[in-house]
Amino acid sequence: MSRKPRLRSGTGITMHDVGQAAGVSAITVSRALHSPERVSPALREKILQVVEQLGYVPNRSARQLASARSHTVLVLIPSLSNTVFIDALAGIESVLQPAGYQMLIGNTHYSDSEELALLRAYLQHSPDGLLVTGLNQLPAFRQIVAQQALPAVYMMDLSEDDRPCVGFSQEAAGASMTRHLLERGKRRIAFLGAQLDERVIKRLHGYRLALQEAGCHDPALEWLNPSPSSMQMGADMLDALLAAHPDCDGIFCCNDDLAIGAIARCQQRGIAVPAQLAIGGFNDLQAAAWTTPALSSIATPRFDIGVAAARLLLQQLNGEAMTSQKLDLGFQLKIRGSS
Amino acid sequence: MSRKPRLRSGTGITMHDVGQAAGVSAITVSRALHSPERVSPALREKILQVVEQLGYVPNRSARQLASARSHTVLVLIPSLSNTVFIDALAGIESVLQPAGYQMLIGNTHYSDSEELALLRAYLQHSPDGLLVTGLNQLPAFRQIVAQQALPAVYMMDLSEDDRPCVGFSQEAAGASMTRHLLERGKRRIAFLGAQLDERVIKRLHGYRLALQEAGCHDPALEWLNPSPSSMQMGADMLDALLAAHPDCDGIFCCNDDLAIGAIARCQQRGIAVPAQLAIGGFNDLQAAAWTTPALSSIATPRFDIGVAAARLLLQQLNGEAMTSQKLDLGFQLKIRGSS
DNA sequence: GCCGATATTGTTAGCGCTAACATCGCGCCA
DNA sequence: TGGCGCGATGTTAGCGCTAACAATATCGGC
Repeated sequence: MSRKPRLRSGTGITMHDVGQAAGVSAITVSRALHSPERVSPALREKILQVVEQLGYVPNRSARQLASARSHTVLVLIPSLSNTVFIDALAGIESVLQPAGYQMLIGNTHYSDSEELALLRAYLQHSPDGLLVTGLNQLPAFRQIVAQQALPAVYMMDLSEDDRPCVGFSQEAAGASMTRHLLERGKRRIAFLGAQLDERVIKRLHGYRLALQEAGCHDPALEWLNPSPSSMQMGADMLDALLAAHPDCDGIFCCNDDLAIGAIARCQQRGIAVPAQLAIGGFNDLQAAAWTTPALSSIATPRFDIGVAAARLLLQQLNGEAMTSQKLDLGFQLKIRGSS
Repeated sequence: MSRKPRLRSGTGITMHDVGQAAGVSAITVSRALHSPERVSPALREKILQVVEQLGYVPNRSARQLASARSHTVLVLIPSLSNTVFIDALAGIESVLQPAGYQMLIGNTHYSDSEELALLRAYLQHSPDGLLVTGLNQLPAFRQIVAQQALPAVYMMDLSEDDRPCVGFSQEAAGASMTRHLLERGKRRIAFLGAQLDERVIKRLHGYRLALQEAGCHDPALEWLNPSPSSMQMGADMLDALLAAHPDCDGIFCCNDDLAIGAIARCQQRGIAVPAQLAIGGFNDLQAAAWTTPALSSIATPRFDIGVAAARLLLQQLNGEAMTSQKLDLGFQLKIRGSS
């Protein structure tokens, strides 16, 4: 029985080694580490000491393989470069970390198919649960989630079916900003949209709704660009919009990036904000408060959404009844100088 | 031999099942999936078809346990909310993903001890390699890395020892911006620093060096605050600085966040930038180009650093000779309206 | 002092996969 | 035609851990 020892990472010290050094069996070490109440206090103490002394590092793969629970949660977000999702991530981390769960972060790059591919790939880690951004996953995605009975919580929006979710009404938020601009006396209000993910589209719906109510909806004022948004794009869209519709007196930008670019361009062109042109953004990023004039925006509870979604997931994982299937965390209209 | 079947996540379909369905042994399935050249084309095709058909998902834990390689890389960054590190992350992802490696992301919150704790925790996943931000890890951290012979690449700075690293000279970059302000005729140049991690301190050293060369270094103009930086802090620090030193004619902010807050406050207070007060930032975030006036900054190759660091690590993992132990990717002074 | 309940520790087997070695069959060359 | 080499596939064993069951030790009550 003389096999070549394999090269392997890790200390090479196993639970068995710890047991021997402490004069007990491996399973007792396992219990001392994971269910301390099942080992006598003196022995537990001794085992922990040996663990420390030998620098023992448990092997998660082996544990996972033997026990079925992975203590791992897969988090899928559309982008790493959008602060919105990073904030949510921070909220999630603040709940999962203390609970002993580790996050696997998947960046879908706003792509349905990549989202599906990531799910497939990360399934190899057999995550115990799933936190997903948005509600519009591909059928194959939903099928896998259903088939594997993967506990999942959906973030950033409110579902109309029975999927557990935490978010706010993107549509209502879009309508809210639009109504605010209407209240400021603006009638020719444009919509600048980029990226055009499901959330942007819902904000657009809210915008339309509010303008239709007020009887001044004009489809020609909807400017949509599926490319990723940027401040440069905001500036460019502003130029194009004003060239085509000089009578435009208000703009609702689907996010703050666009709005910051637009407001800077106004500054450069000497366009009076808000007198001549009122501008509203979305998300209330840090920078929104520091433009000239400061940008009105919709503050969204990203961090809290992350926290609540993670909590909801943990409840499912622990087999507890969920306190609530759907959590509407609302939003807040921040009125500043730009409107 | 009638044991209760265990509850477990995953499809429950194993490599063995796939093998049976395809009329081969499990190991052949394994080879068809991971080293296709060792299986005849026809058979491989058939196996892949069965895999697809059964919806087989390989179990990574089992693979890891049996094979020693985890195909996982641990990435440690100080913060998720700082775009700088997110950009690096994107670069890393763009290399690791296609190479079949998965990233484990650890957020150290700028804390040495948390960094060490994360290393310990993620060691349970037996990562094949390590990508770390900065060079100043705790001794215990270095000891673990050495002891486990963990391949590691350090990012964002240049080491003076033999650790492989990819970055640029923070000190030279700090000096570069300072010299630029000197060239603009400024003599009373302040330094605004927040967070005070190792990189900020090195920029500060560069600033001092440049001012000492020019014979106009005044320690009273160094304003340091260990709290996390923000635009608000930049504005506040500007107020405090000018209250104490009205003769100050230039400011080097250790990052763009501070600079954006400072420049906005100047705008509010009617301070002429750059005539009365020149302002320089660091990192060249997107927003830097959209302040009024636009912010001069040091553009740093974050994405490329991530790419290069990941490549270097892969070379180590594959046992290849590293093309280079130390990679200086430089930086670029972006001169805009604020100076 | 004996019985059973309870607390504590051990034994056995197996999670799903792959390294290492074994085997088989086929083609090629002398 | 025989033997050799090589490519393709199979067999065996075990990675490190834990669920389930087994075996003790301990203790109180009668």
